[in-house]
Amino acid sequence: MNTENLSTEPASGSGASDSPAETAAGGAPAFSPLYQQIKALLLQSLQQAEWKPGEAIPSEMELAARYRVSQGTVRKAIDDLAAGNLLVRRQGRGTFVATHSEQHVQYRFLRLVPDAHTPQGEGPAQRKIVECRRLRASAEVARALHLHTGEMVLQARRVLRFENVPTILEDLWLPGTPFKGLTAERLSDYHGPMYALFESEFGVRMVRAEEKLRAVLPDAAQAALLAVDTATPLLSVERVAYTYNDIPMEYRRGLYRTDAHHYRNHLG
Amino acid sequence: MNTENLSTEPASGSGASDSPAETAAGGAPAFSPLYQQIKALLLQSLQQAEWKPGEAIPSEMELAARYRVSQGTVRKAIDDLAAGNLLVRRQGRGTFVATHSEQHVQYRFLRLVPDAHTPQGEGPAQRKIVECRRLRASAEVARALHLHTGEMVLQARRVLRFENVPTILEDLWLPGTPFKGLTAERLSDYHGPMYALFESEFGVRMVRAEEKLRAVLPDAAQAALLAVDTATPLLSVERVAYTYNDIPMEYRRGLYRTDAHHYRNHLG
DNA sequence: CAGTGGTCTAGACCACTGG
DNA sequence: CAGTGGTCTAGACCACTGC
Repeated sequence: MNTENLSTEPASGSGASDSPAETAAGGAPAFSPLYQQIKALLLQSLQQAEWKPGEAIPSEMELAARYRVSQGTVRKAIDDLAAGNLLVRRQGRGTFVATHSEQHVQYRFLRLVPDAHTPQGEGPAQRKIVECRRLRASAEVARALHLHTGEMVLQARRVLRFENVPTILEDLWLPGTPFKGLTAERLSDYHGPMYALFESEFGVRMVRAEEKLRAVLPDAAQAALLAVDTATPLLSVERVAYTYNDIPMEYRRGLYRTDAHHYRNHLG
Repeated sequence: MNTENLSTEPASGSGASDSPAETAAGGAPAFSPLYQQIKALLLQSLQQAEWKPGEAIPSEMELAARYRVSQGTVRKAIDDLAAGNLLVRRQGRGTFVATHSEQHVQYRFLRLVPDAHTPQGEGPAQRKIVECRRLRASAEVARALHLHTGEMVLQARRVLRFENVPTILEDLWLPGTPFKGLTAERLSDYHGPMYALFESEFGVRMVRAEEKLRAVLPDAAQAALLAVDTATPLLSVERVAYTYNDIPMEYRRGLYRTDAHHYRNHLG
């Protein structure tokens, strides 16, 4: 095959020679398979919103032609992205950009489930924004979001009720710049997952998240919002959510009541 | 190619016709790709300990010859199993049966990590078996282990200390039959992950697990063993661990102190 | 029926490991 | 250097979807 031009730009006079993809330093050769390069190009297109969440990307044959590689190579690149939940393959229909809306699983990142799995699961959550304002990032928030202390962030607090029982209290912080224009009303009025709103209104797609769990006791205000006393142990869930390229876009601190729900996790 | 004999048994007079792999009922055709069948055969060999944990399985070419398929098909089957952490591929060396011993990550299923990631992580845990006896399964334990109430199970309780601080209190139940001969001494004397002991001594390899997390308060006995008071919130981790073919082989209830550690989880 | 992803093959070549 | 897994290709055919 050819190790030539794979960038979106016209070929930069190849002909020269040398093995593919050297690191800048005189270090190891750092061999990079073709399909990884294709994967990076696809990632770039996703990031630049060439294809938007929910839309179909070009067929494997088209992509193979565009990048001048075989279908199998494109296929492997797409397999990788599909494994990471960035793309969704649907036989006979095409390959689609994953989205937080229109997914029959409402909350993709929420692991809290009712203890006794009621027949049809559980009714939808009732959400209520308790607070929403712009302020300057504390050191802790700045660290989580890779900002500088004092940069503008948007903070919101909300309560989620299941079967009319307040179950989750969440404080969340968003970087001010990408979420310019987000208001309490917009958050309150939107029906559907919050991440779907971020996707459609701000072009910010959450791809993965890291959570840190602890058992804690609530302070008086938190206890009141969850209708428990301050001696009730709660599950503290600290989350940083990332977009493409590991850029943090949300810091969230949740308090979960676990008297009728539990956090489900799978170890593989 | 041929859709003939792939079982370990001689071919059952083929010749007839019809599309491959019908469900017993007159339902859907239930098409099963070749690589899935190969995967099932490999799984069977793993289950029957034809290749033991840590050992290499035959090369892709050998397996392709054995099953009369192309290398690519074997490859895809192995890819699947490697994705599920049942096999480990090592370029240039071979493909190995995954194991809980000799893995530089000591506890593969333990998600508790120190808050401030100390430079070299953390020293090894000190383990102490507090209790170990055989008894009849309660309804709860029986349900978790797919046994009948009253069947013999082995119960153990242990405390794990990190940097000499008691941090984890675990109660665990094992089905009596597969773990015949397991004693408190054996558990106490063994150095290394408990699942490695199960593997080498009883041929029971834990493949995956489901956990349910809650925030709880300890009773007096639990609090004493963890050196906290009964008002200290603790993370309750209920785990069922499975061998091949989704057979439950361990039920475990852990209480984690989260004052200096947290449970780390990744959402993808 | 055309178009998409999914499977399977055969063969070439590359990168890595160990003796 | 031989053997292993890893990449890449080209082509055939299959299963599924929608029109």
